[in-house]
Amino acid sequence: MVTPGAPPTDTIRATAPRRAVLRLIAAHGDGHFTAADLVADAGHRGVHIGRATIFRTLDLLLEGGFIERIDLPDGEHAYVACRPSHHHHVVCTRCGRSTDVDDGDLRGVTAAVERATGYAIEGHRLELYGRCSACVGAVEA
Amino acid sequence: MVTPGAPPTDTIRATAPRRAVLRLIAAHGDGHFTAADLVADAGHRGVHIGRATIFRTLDLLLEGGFIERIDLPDGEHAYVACRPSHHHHVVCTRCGRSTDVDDGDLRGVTAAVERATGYAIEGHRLELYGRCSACVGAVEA
DNA sequence: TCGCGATTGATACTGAGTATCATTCGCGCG
DNA sequence: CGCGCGAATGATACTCAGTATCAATCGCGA
Repeated sequence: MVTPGAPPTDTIRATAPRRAVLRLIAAHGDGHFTAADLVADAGHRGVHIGRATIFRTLDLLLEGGFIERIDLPDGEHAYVACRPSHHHHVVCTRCGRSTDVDDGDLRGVTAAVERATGYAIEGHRLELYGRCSACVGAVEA
Repeated sequence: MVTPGAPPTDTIRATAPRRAVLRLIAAHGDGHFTAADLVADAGHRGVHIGRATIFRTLDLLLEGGFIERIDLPDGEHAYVACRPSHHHHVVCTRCGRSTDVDDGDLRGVTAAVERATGYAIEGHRLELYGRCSACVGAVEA
């Protein structure tokens, strides 16, 4: 899952392409986006960035915790910009906006599961889907 | 995400290839498997089934709730046989075994999130990763 | 300013999943 | 029990995400 091109990276440079990717990501605000979205965005804006570079930058940001990969209900892989600490996402099924939320009571849930199954839970992934406050009353197109 | 070949399906037939796929899935026991795994299994067993048929059968079972798609930590898509009701999975990071668990206190977590974010939660996806009772003490190879 | 090593992007490739379509098969009906 | 029709199959081709390669380029510290 690691895009090559920067094996035993020692220093990380601030390059123009990387800044461009950051800008593209910022343009998505709270919404989620896929690698393909960024490639398309770059095209539409006339910004010339190689596909590989976009993937590499994404990996870099992922590693640094500046973005996180989320799995949409249909199995698609998307990303959202977020703070670099453990948390989860609520993503709006209508507008795509996503908001960070923290573990909350999840600890209790995993504890119950450990007790019930005998597994030693080491990690988890929680994705919540729903309508954000702005889309709650909206009727589908 | 819907594999074609059976558009406005009226009746579902019990065919030999489908039974073969079921058998392949059963062979995985509690473990998870990918579509590619099944294709490979079929090959190894000398069972001749078309790739497309495997994907189609998988979709069918998915639709019927007999298997469920799970997302491994690395983003891979896998499937596990399971009962057709709402629940989640704990998957062992060592042996791949997976066990069904129910929502438990998750309801409380989502309620808290709704209160905190203003989202109307409609669905969720929860994947738990850890060591199953048999693998808890094991040292990695 | 110089040089080294990180970074880039063009290109090619892999592997998952989907589309197409002529052929075959399951199965309910007469 | 044999027919016929529509479901199902599988070979093939294709799309699309993500990865590998590598020569050329650029950032940045000395």
